[in-house]
Amino acid sequence: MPEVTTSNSGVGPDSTGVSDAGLDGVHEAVRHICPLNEVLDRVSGKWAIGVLTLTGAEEVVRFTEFERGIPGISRRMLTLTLRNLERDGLLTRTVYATVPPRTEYRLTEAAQELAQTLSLLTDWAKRHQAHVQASRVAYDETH
Amino acid sequence: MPEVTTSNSGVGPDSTGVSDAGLDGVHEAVRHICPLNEVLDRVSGKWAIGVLTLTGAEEVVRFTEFERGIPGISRRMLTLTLRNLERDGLLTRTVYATVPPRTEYRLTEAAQELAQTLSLLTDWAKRHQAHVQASRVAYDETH
DNA sequence: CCGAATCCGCTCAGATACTG
DNA sequence: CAGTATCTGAGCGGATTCGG
Repeated sequence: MPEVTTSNSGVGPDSTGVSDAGLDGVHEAVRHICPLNEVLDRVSGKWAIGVLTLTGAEEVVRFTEFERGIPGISRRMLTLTLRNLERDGLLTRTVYATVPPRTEYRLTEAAQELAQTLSLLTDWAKRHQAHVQASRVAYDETH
Repeated sequence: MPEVTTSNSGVGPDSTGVSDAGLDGVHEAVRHICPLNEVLDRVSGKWAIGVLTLTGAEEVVRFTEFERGIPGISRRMLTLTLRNLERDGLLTRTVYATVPPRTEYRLTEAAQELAQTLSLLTDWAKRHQAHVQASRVAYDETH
């Protein structure tokens, strides 16, 4: 299991004594981002969201269906993504020892909730897509 | 501007003729993930969420406050993250030509909405943290 | 105080080839 | 059909140094 090691967040508790006191509000706020990073660590990586979204829409998905449904993904990346999601308890993998073999993936309950939350992010993206686009153009012109 | 180029999503329209027909449902579902990837592309990168969360809690934040508030971040990465967020129209940067200099960052309206949505993800993470943790341990033991 | 510039290691992710 | 294995380039991100 050499790759896609889900990176060790970094914003973890490896703090550097922020005990100057007086910024308790700040410290309190930062503590909230730790679990968030855990989420994004496992949702990041260019393909995980595609897998989650696709599975959320199809209920049960086979390996080949992912390959066709997610344009541009390689066999390797699909496998890696699938394994990580399975490892994190977001996807269940069922192998049928038939000929030819058949493997089915489906979301766990936890992942179904996640998928719904992710859809809210999609909504945000759709609403502000133009704004972001315009901001970039403007920024790139002036810098 | 050589780094943190916000990566070109990859799940873009560079499709490979998925015109087999019959899987319109799938194709329809995948089209929804494109904007989502745009969001995550700019929110990913290990530090962006920390910046957004911190700024959301503090209203207005100075450069040095970020450094102290986000344990482990380097000057370089902070600057890069800040610039990207500014470029995407999520952060405003106000420089006061005083001595010593003073720079203030605050969220745009769009970013404030995003921050709220991200907090929902945090909630999810908190609720399922234990489950994910347990799943990993179990997975690592059997593989 | 707020950065910019350079050097460099590490991981991610693509291409390719092989297996049960 | 559903993977695994190996090689490789590209870019992220850390440490350090210099400037306004």
